[in-house]
Amino acid sequence: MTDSLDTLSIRQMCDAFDVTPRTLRFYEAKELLFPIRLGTRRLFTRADRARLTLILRGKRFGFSLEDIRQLLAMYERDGSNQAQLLRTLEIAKDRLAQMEAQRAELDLAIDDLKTQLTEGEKMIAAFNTPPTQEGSAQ
Amino acid sequence: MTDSLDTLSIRQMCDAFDVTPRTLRFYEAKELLFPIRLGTRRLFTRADRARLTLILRGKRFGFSLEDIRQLLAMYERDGSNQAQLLRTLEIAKDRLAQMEAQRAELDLAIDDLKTQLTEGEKMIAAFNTPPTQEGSAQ
DNA sequence: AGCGTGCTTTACGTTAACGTAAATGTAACG
DNA sequence: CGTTACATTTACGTTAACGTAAAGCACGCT
Repeated sequence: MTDSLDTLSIRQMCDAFDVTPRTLRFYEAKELLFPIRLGTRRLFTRADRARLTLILRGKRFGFSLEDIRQLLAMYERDGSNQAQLLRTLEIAKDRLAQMEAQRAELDLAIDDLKTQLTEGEKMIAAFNTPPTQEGSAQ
Repeated sequence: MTDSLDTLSIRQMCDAFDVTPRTLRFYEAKELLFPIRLGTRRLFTRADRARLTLILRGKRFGFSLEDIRQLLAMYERDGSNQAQLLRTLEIAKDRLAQMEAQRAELDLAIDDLKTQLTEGEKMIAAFNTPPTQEGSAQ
């Protein structure tokens, strides 16, 4: 029988989510995950998997682990509280604004760098003009 | 007469470039700037100002100070060497590719976050439907 | 002489998210 | 019972770019 009540060992978790054991232990120490302890071993439940999914998603959005911890904690306390949901939406909107600002600055920097590159290639082209004759066609 | 042969004190530099004295000393320690030493005081020359401009520009492009130091060093050694210029262009192109990749991932994350936000607002809307009657129009 | 201002050096502190090494434990296999 | 495989805890190390505190010159003014 599947005596594993739908739990995963640390290695299975690592393979499933492409993270290291150190990362999972770190997240537990930071109170982001709460695996069951079987003796000294960790057993990661479905809830842990759900949390880890949210954690990794949050990281993509640029939230710090501490931010994520607080957001998760809010929902652990009362996932059905509408006020909390609204608060979360606000936080997410703020983060979105930051990401879009970052995108805008990145776009500017990219354009600037492209300009610089063009300048540089002009320099090269100038030096590369072979002094065979005068003008240069072909 | 302007006995300052076109040099700036550390404070004047800070005001001109909006950086702290610590930053300028740090850049000197890292061999990014080479101010003249008048006794123990620093005098920043036109060349230093040019370098600092490049440093700050490089930072916008996401280069590390060490990257910048190497690029500057290349030009200090031989600014007219075409091979060096080509090498620099390669580095810049690589960096541009990285920035564009970063932009792409950022765009994806932004879209995802927007989707999440929409989901969240749906939740709110669902809860907010006042149970006055049955359906709800307007 | 005393004071204020601006500059200096030295050197430890900060932050995030793990990496990595060392020593130990334990369960199952043969 | 010895080995192997996987797990655990503890705790110091890493990286970048400065911040910040402490303590002390050096100059000019009064």
